Amino acid sequence: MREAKRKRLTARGWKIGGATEFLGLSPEEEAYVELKLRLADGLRKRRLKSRLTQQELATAVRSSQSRVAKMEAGDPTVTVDLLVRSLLALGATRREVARIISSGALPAA
Amino acid sequence: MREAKRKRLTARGWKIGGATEFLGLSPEEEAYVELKLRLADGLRKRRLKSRLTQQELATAVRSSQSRVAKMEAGDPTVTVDLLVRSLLALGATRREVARIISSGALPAA
DNA sequence: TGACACCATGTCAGATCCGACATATACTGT
DNA sequence: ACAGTATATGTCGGATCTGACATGGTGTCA
Repeated sequence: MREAKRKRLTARGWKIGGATEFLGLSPEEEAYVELKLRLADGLRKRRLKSRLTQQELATAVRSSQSRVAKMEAGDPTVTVDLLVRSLLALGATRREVARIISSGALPAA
Repeated sequence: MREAKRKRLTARGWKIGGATEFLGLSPEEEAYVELKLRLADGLRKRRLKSRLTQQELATAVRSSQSRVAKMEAGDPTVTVDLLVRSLLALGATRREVARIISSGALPAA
């Protein structure tokens, strides 16, 4: 969208500790970043549970290792779309995706 | 991604009746289309509840009437990303988005 | 130390998506 | 029938995203 730098900072570094506080993010931007980070986290968890490397996951979803790394990092160049598609490709159901999104866990650190 | 035509057919016309059956969609493609249609439906419901026109919603989320129409139709040129951002811009919370995704309602018709 | 496996980060060409516009269709009320 | 309002559909230039590649970093094992 507009500001890439800020989102990069937001996504990385502050995922631990409660997400998005003091950078000037509007409420919906905050919610969007949070949602994305949860998907990112969910993807990594699912991959590790399946004992796959990023390279193997990449092959499975027809992407590349570097993009998988970016997905799991919540990189701003990765969309919710791609995260969702990857989770589904890994066998997650629609409802599992929903659970990942609403999970009350992540920000606690 | 790849096939635009098929998804257009899938998204429209067969949303009533249980979603994606006889077109050759892989399970994850099916799940993706379903998820998208639920978000589309959720967006429309939320707009109508607020008694907004597509034009008004478009202005609110800094888009255009035509794109809002496409969003609500689950058009293949609309990403999950955009649907999610629009819902959040309308004031939906992350959890509401999750509920919309997992809602057991839509396909029954 | 070197070799190896895994993950992170930067870059880029090509693919995809977005907002905007034009236009079409549907439904009112007059 | 006409005007007005709301929604649907097609198209397009420019913006954004994606996969691929190169490269750097870290841990492990001999």
